[in-house]
Amino acid sequence: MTRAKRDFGTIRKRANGRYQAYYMGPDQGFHRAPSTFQTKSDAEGWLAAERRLIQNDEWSPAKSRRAKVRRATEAFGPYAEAWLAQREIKQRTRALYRRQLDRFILPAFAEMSLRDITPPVVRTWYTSIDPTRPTQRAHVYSLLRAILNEAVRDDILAKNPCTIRSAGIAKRQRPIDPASPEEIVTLMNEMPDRYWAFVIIAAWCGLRFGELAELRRGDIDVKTGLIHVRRAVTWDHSTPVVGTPKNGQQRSVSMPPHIVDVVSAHLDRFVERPSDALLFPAVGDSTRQIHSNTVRRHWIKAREAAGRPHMRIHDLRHTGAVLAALAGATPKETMDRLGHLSAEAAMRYQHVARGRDAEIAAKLSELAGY
DNA sequence: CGCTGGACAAGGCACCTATA
DNA sequence: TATAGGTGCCTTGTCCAGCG
Repeated sequence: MTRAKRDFGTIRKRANGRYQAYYMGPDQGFHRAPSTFQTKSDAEGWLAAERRLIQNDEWSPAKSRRAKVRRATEAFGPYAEAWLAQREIKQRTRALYRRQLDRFILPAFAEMSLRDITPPVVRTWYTSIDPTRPTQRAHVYSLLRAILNEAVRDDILAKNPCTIRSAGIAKRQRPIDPASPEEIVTLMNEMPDRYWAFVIIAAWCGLRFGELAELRRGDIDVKTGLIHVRRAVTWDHSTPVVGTPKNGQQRSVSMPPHIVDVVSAHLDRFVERPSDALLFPAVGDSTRQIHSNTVRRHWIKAREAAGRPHMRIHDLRHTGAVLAALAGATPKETMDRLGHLSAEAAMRYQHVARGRDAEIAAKLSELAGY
C-alpha cells in the first residue's frame, strides 16, 4: 500500500487497485472523495478541482454540495409556487405575479429542473414573448429573474441564467410631449364647459386624474390662489376609494394668476355650496366622483380637435411639469409642485423644458431676422 | 337607434426604495 | 449612478343599460 503525500491532499492506493483521495478542508475537517478512482490521475483531477474551489472561495463541504445537486434537479414549477407563497408583497402585486407566472413563465418552465434553465433557454423563451408589449415583456422577465435569484441565494444555482442585458427595464414608449399654451386653450374649449377647469388645472397645476376627481370646494382658495391636494380617489371595481395622493404626499399648489378666474367661475357655475362639494362630480349624482371614462369620452374629441390625437389626460400633468420648469422652477420646486418624492422624476421634465427653451431661443432669433 | 355614462379587465406607464 | 424589485394609478378596448 503506497500513500503519496502531496502539497494538497492525499492519494492512497487501496488493496483492490483503486485510488482514494482526501484532503483537509478550510473547515479543518477531513474530506474524502465520494467514490474511489480507477486511475491515479483521476484522483489527482478531483483534488485539483477541490483545490480550485477553495482558491476561488467557492468551496463548501462536499456533502452539502450533493444536497445542492439534488435540489437543482427540483422542478421550477413547485419552486416558483413556494417562492410566491413565501413572499411578503401587497395583494395587488401578488395577483400580478400570479397572472404573469400562469400566462408566460410556468407554461415554459414548470416541468423543467432548475439546473436545466440555462442562459440560452432563457434567451429563447424571452424572444418568444411579444415584443410589441415591451412593458409586459420586461416585467415578466424581471419576475423570472427574481425567482431564479432566490434560487441563487438558496445555493441551488451557482449563477442566474437570466443574463440578457437591460431586458428587465421597461422603457417609456412615448416621449414626453407637452401641450403648448395655445393647445391647452383649444383642448379646454373643445370640452364641455363643466370640464374647462378640469383641463386648465390639470395642465397648469399638474394634478393627477385621481386628485382632480376628488377636489372639493374647500380645497380651493381663490384668495391665495392655492389648491390644496389632500386626497385622491381610486376605483376598486365600481367603488370609489378615497385616500391620500399617490406616495402619500399632500401638497398645496399655486395657481398661475391667469387661471384663477376660470376656476372661480367654475366654482360659481357648477359647484354646490357646501365646502365638501365636489368640483367635478359624476353626472346625475353630485356626491359621486367623476369616472375617468366619462371625462375620457369628451377628451378624445377634444384632443382630435386640438390636433393632438395621441395625447392622454395624464399628459396634461406632464404639461404642467414642463411649464413649471420652463418658467424657471428648480427641480426641487417642480417636485414639490407635482408631489414627486424623487428628483429623477422631476429631472425628466427639466430636460424636456431645456429642449423647449432652446426652441424658443431659436424662434426669438428668427423674429429678430437672423 | 344613436348617444351617453359607466363597469370592467388587461395592459402600460409612473414612480418609489433598496442596494451594489 | 444604475439596476433590481415593487407598487400605484391611468389608459385602452369592449360591452352594456338607460334615455330621448
